[in-house]
Amino acid sequence: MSEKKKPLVLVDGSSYLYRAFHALPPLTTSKGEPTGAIHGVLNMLQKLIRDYEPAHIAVVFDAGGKTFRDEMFEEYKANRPPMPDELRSQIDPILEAIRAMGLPLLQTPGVEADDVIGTLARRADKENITTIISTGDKDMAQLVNDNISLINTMTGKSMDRDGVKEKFDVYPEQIVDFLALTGDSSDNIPGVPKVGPKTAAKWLNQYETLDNIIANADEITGKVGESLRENFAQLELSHKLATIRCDLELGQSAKDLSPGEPDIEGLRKLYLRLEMNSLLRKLPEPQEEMAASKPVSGDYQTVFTKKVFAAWLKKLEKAKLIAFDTETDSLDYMTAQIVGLSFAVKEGEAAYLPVAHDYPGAPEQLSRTEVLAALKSFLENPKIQKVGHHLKFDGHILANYQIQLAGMKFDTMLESYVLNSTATRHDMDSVARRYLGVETISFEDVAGKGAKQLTFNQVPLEQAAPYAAEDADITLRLHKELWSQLEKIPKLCKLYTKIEQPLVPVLLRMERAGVLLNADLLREQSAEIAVRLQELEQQSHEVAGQPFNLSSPKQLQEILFEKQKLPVIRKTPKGQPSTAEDVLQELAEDYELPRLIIDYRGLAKLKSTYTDRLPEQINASTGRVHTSYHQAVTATGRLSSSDPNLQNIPIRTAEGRRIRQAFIAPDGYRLLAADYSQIELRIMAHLSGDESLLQAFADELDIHRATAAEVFSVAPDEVSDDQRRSAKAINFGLIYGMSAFGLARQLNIRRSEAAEYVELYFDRYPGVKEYMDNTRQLARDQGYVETVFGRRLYLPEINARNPQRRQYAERSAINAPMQGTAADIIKIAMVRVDDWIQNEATDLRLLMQVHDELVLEVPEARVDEAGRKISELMTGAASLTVPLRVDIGSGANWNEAH
DNA sequence: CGTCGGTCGTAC
DNA sequence: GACGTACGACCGACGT
Repeated sequence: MSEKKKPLVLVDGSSYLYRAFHALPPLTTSKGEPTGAIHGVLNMLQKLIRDYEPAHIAVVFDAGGKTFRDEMFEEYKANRPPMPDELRSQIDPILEAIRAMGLPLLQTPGVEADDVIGTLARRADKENITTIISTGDKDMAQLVNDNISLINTMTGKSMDRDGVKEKFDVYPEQIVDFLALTGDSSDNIPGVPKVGPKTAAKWLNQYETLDNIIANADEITGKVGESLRENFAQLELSHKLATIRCDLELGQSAKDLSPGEPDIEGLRKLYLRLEMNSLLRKLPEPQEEMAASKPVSGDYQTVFTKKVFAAWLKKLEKAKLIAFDTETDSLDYMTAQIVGLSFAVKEGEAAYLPVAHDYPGAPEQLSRTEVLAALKSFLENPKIQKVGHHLKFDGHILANYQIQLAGMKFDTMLESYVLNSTATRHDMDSVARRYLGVETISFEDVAGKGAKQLTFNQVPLEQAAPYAAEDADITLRLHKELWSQLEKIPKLCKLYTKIEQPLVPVLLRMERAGVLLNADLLREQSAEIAVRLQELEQQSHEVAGQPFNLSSPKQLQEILFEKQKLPVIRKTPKGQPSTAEDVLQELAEDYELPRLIIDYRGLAKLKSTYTDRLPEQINASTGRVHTSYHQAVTATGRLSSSDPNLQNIPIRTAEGRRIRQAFIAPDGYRLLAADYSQIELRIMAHLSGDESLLQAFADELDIHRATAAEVFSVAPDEVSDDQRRSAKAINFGLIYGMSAFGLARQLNIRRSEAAEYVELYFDRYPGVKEYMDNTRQLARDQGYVETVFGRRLYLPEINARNPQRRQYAERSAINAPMQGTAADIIKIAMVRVDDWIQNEATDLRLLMQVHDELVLEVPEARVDEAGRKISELMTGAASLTVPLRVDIGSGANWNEAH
């Protein structure tokens, strides 16, 4: 929309005030302050601004007090009951919010909001500015013309000239006459008794104007005719009262009514006070970097002597809850060494215990061995409750010194994550800034960055000690704040206590266990791939007629689309011709080079990411690879894995599966893979309650086949491979909140055809359709969606004006409950399986989690027994309205286990 | 020489 | 542009 076309929007605030008050349920704050009308008016305003993006806007309210109409007619609005107190009390907050939103607010004494709006609209009309009047009041129809239209924001209906005719059966310029005839009981405008809208319209269509009707009143027969002739006197007054004045002497014109900058902090305070959480969430987050924050202050001690250490040890043993943190010389949890430990037992009071700072002039410190020996029983005591930030890391570090950290009761990183998984970062500095408004000392502040970054043992104690002690202190303070917030949301509290926190030691054990790799096999594969890559490169250069870098999308674009003039199938978001796989696939039908590039890319990826890299990541002392599982990264509740990422090891192609052959079990063991079958679709069935879908799972049908049979109306055993493939794409698409376009692209069919499939699907599974619609609406209303276990995903952009952002949020709203519930379930399963292993099967080990799959190392002799038990533990992790199913496989390597 | 955005590709 | 969630390799522009 060009700037010129952006309209002037005039809002009849008084009209909405009443309508919102009467239409909405009597909402109140927890203290009982009524807020229904406030909600209504503010939501309506936001919608209006979103929909019309007005260049100019004014919100107009009656000023209160007598108006010229009262002077004219004593009885004006005399029928109207006085304003209820519950409404009156809501006016000031509304006005305050409108001002804080930066919207021009007009209240002119002596006239009504209608007259102000009429005057402004007519002035804009003269300048040929399009005006939209937002009102629920039908009187305003008299203002409509080619430039002026009405919108009822509560019902969403808009009305132009034709709309007025349709609704009243008269044109806008006849509306005043119409109102004069019919009267208005709410304003107590008399009108002509016995004349209603039908009669008024009939006469106006016959005689055009009221004057003409009066002039020809003799022609009108019957009782109504009599009534008309008796009320000529009334009519003049009624006409005047119904006329909106458009000639006020106002200071403003359209051009003066530009929205200003909103006062975000003012709005935040207001919304907070009124407990308007959905509006609160729509406010932009305060810029973390800009947050006016203060440095931390506290009483921190550095411990150098046995005597002081002994005193602290006593303090620790007495305390109810201890915050602690370890400082190390590396982030590689398997090899990192302890440099120091810090503790806090009450806010503002913390100690740093350096044990291995090593730089010229470093003071003498207590011995690491002695300190750890003294702390061992305390750290291993499960009854002594500890809080930390990312305790899994500290657990690893202590495990490097044969200390099994216990009593990991609270983790502020996970508390922050459970409270709001969409906050991008959950590192301590960010969380402290967000929840405490304090600026902590960052690692870079003390250790520097880039090439000259020191390891922590090289950091002088003058800087290291305050940094380290502050970490423990802040952890304690953060926990207090985060926990009080969690306690307000019982479901999240339970999610934290029953799922996330118990998972920490499970992940710790999995990471420490690591996975055995056949490095020789991977190196052989690398060498083999290298040869084939060279061949492909040479062939490509020949076909292209010149050498170029096959790994450079930029050079590829030049060669393919400029030199070779191949057709551009699709463009990247930045407008460049795309060289993505499916594009090349299409080009490969007619040309040779794209095929070579596809093959090259596939092999190059396998080599660089997997066959080259994995052997390098084997830990020298254990001979295994130890991934990191991240518990506070994804928006939906899934885990992620890195260094190396074991959750994206290839499986789809034969070439890729060879890499899985390198994931092996040690002698006497087998790898056992247990994966949930169709877990997300089962969850969709559960959440939607769709009967056909529930039945299909209850009958243990092949779900894609069953879907195909429904959608294509054929018997299940007559479903073709192609139909099953389509159904599978639809099923996956549904989970991802797909559009017909996406499905069309996936299946390489016309969009119209894809749309037909989707429509057919929703016909057959109406419960699913209903669930999707309800979920989107719920997200809009409450600003978040949740999983079966109450995990929340906030979607601040669900009401965004930008359609791309909004649609993205809508797709997340669809996807998150399914993906997130699946994540919850497998986490519960992991805790159950680990519990069983710790208590009854200590010769088994959980090694990997790949979203719907667990991989374990199991003694050869116990594979079958273990498979049955694990299946039972996994299927019993949740009870949904559909059964969960687990497929078990085992073998000498991961590929065989599938 | 390091950082960072863009693009691509792997998994579920 | 258009199907959700991740991690990571590579290129190439940009800043030191």
